[in-house]
Amino acid sequence: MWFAFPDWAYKPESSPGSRQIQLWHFILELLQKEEYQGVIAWQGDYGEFVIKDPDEVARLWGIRKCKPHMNYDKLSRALRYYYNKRILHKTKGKRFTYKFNFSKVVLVNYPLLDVAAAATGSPLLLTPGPFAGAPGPDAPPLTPETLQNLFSTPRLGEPGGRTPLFTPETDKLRLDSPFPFLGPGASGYSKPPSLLGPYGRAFPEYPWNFSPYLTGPFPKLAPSLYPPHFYPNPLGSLGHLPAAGAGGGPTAAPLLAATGEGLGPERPSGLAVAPRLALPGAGGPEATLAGKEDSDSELEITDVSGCSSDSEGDEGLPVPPKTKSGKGGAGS
DNA sequence: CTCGGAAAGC
DNA sequence: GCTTTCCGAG
Repeated sequence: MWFAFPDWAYKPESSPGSRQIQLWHFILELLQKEEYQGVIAWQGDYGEFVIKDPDEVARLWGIRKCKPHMNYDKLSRALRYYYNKRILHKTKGKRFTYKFNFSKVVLVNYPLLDVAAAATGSPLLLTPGPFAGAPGPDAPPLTPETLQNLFSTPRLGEPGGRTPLFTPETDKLRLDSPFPFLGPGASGYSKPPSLLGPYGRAFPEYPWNFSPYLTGPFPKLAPSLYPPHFYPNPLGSLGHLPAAGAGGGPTAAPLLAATGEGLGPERPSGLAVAPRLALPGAGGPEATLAGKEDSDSELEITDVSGCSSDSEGDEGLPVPPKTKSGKGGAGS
């Protein structure tokens, strides 16, 4: 059970070439596990997370990368490199707080969406394209609602007062993060077997357990994201999307539009996205989803065995889930 | 703390 | 290409 990103969002490899785990994947992993809530956790807006214990996160990262001298200073530098990549953002004013950009994450992780759509003839393609015609109010390419509807996430009740629907200071930012996760969501997402047939074959090389969400909403999402005619060869071109600053070329920006960020100067404005996101508390009771067999693949974050025997005097204690409760904020 | 340039490593 | 390391500036 994750609180935010659905399983598939934490994809295996992001770029061809570098197979090593990337920092943001790692962060996502940590965020995914409740054991680390004392160290890092979702907080605030969609995709926003706070590093409660920078030293610990750095240590864990260091373990993962076999970099005993890792520290928050260095880790944060790496994080800062994500700003330009649009993967991450800094939440200014809040210490140790950053925000993920879901659209980027999905795009980076699922370039094959396209293939699936194309291969199957995309029977579900409903939207001709945001550019072809005016996006009718009833057929938006991709709105927060759509996403939220597509990827429902069970379990949200966070006792400690959780995610406010909006923050006073950044209320305008609401639009920029259409995170499907956290959505109270359509409770009925079990998995339409009928859809499995045609698409099942599309992902033969995915060893990781595929979540049910994909089978259903998946094909639906694909066409709106990037219609086949936009990307004849999706695999190659999806690496860097228009988001990065495409000067030319028709950009498939439905997703981006939905995520209208305060960063991009280029925004198709063709789509007016309704800023309403159903949040915990706002959307409603949803359904705790009956599925409880969410045995996720285990991530041995504490696995240091792969590192070289050399330990530069830094022994470590891989055991992260420390029952620390006293550490509130690093006072400074 | 946070931001990025620069250089080096993988 | 993605960090890691070092570091001066705000």
